[in-house]
Amino acid sequence: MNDSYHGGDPLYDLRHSTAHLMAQAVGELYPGVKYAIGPPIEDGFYYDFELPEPIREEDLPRIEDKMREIAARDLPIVREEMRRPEARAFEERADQPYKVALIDDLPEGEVISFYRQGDWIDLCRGPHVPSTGALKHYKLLHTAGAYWRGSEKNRMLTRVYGTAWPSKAELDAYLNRLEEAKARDHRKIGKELGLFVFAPESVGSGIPLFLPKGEMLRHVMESYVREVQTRYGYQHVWTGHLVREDLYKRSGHYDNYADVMFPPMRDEDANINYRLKPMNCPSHMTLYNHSGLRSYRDLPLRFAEFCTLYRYEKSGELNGLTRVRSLTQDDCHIFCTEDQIESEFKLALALIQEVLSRYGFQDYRVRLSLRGEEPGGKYVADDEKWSKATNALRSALDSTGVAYYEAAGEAAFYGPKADFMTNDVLGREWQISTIQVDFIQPARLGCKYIDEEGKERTPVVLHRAVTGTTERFLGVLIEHYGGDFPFWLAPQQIALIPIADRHQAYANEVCTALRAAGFRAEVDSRNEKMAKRIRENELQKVPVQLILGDRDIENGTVSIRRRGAGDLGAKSLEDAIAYFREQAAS
RNA sequence: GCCUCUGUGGCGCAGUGGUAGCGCAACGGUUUUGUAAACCGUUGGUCCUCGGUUCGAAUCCGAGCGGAGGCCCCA
Repeated sequence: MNDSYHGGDPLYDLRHSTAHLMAQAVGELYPGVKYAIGPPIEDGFYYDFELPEPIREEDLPRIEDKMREIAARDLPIVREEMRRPEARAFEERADQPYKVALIDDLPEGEVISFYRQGDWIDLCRGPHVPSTGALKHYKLLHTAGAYWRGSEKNRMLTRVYGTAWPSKAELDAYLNRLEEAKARDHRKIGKELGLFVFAPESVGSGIPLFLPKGEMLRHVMESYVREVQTRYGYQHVWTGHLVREDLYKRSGHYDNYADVMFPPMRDEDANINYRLKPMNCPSHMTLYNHSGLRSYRDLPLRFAEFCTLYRYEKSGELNGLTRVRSLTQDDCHIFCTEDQIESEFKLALALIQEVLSRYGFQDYRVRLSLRGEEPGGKYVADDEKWSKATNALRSALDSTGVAYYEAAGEAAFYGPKADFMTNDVLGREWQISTIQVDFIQPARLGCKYIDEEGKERTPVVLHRAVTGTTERFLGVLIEHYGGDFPFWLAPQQIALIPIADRHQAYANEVCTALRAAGFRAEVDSRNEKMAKRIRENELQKVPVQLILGDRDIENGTVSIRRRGAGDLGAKSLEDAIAYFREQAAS
C-alpha cells in the first residue's frame, strides 16, 4: 500500500488513524512541526515530518506515551469539508507548506476533506475510525530519513514507522514475527554457519567473500539450475568479465546504465576502453552474431550463463547478500521469432515453477511491468513494438492462468517484463525470477535470422533469470530456511562422530565410502566429548550425524541421527546410503 | 549519495573522564567418552582511524572509514 490508498479496509483505516494519532502527539511534543504525508502501509503506517529538531529512536516511547494520553481523551474523529481556496488558505495560515503543495496537487473539485480530533486537524481523504479511543494496540518501531515526494532533489524529512493491530494478540504476534526475522537475518546466519564474510578491504563491503561452505552452497545451487536448464533445452555459454565499451554504446546501455557501470579501464595503445560487464545481454547477442548465420530452423536458441557481473551501486544501497557490487546472474537470452514468444514464455514459466518449488517456495505472483504513461523518457520509443511485446506477455500470462498485476512505469528501457514475486516462510515478499521481452537490443546490435521465405529478420530476445542472482537468492534462501537447509542443498550433509579415538579409522573408512557415493561428509575428530560434538553439529545445522562406536564396528553399522527427527538407530552402510539418496531426492 | 543510529580481543557482550574485563573460540595439558556444552591452565585488545578538549579520553567534540534501519535506486 502507498499514499494512493483510498480507504475502506478496516485494518488500513485503523493504521491510518493511528498515523494521525502519532502526528497529533508529535505536534504536541514538537511545536512548529510541519506535516507531510502519513499513509497506512503493509503491517503498519508511517508519517513524514519536518521537525525543528530530529526525533531519535529513544524519543519514541515518549511519543507513544503522548499517543496513549490522547487516545484516552477518546476524541471523536470528525470529517470536515472546505472549499479548495479556503482549504489552501487554512493550511497557509497554519504554516503547513507540504499540505499546501498536496492541495495544489489534488484533482479539480470543489470540496476538500479534513479530519479533526480535538483541536488537531489534518488534510485527509479518510476514512478513519470513529474516535481516538478505538486506537489501543500499536507500537512505534523506528525512524528513518525520507525525501519529500520520494525525490532525492527534495528536502529529507523524518519518517516515523509504526505498527497497529486490532488486538493485543495480533500486535504481539507481529512483534514476534519481527524478532524471528531478525534471528533469521542472513548476515547473522552467514557468520554463524561460516558461509561468507564481508571484509573492509572489499570496497565498501559490496563484495562478499565466500568461505568453503558458502561456496559449496553456490556450487550446488548453480549445478542444480544448470541441470534443469540443460533438461529444458538451454545451452550454456561463457563470455567473460571484460567488454569493450563501444558495445554498450551500440546496445543503448551506455546511455541508460552508465551510472551503475564501474569506470572504464583504458588501453592507451589500442585506444580502447573496457568495462567490467554489468549485464550479459550485449555479449550474448555478439556471440549470436558471430557464430554463423542463423535460420528460423535454429530458433529458439537459448544461451545461458552463470557469470559474475559488476555494478557500481551507491554505498547506501548495499545490503548483505541482497544488494552487492559483484553479482552472479543465472542469466539466459532466448533468441526466437515473434510467434515463439508465447511458447517460450510458457517454457520459462514451467522451468521457474519447477525450480521455485524445489526450493520450497510454494506460490508466486507475477508483476507485469509496463512502460509509463509519458512517451519518451528512459524508454526507447517505438510504440508498435512496445504494444506488440506487451500483448505477447499478457497473452502468455492469460493462457497459463498465473495471477498477475500490471505496474506502469516499471519496465526496462528496452521492453516490458514479468517479475516473479514469492513469499518466504515469514510471509515477506521477494522478487526472484524475471522474464523480459526485448524488441530493441537485437535490432540495435544487428541480430538476424533467415525466415522461411529466405528474408532477413530480427529475432526477438527474451531475457530470463530463474533465481535472479546467486548472491541475493542465497540470502533469501538462508532466511527462508533459517540456515536449516534441506539435505540436498546443505553444504555439509553428514557429520561423522567417532565416539573415541579407537573409532577414528572406522569413521574415516565410512566417510570415504560416503564421499564415493557422492555425499558431502566430514569426520569430526576433535578431542571433545561426543555430546559436545553432536551439539555443535546440530548448531551448525548439519542434516545428518553418524555416531560411530564399538557396537557399530562390531556389527558393521552406522548410527544415524537425523536433524529434526533425532536418533534413527543403527543401519548397515548400504541401507544408510539408500536412506541418504532418498533424503537428497526430497 | 542522503537522513538517523552505531563501531571495545576471532565471535557475542560489560565497562560514561583516572591508561580495559566476562563468556565462547583458539592454544597447552588431563580425559577416551553411545545421542545437545568434561576439567585445569595459557595466549590474545595502540577500545575503527586521524585531529581536538582535558592534568588525564574507550568514555566528551569534529572529520574520515566501516556497519545498521530507511529514502532514492535495484537482481
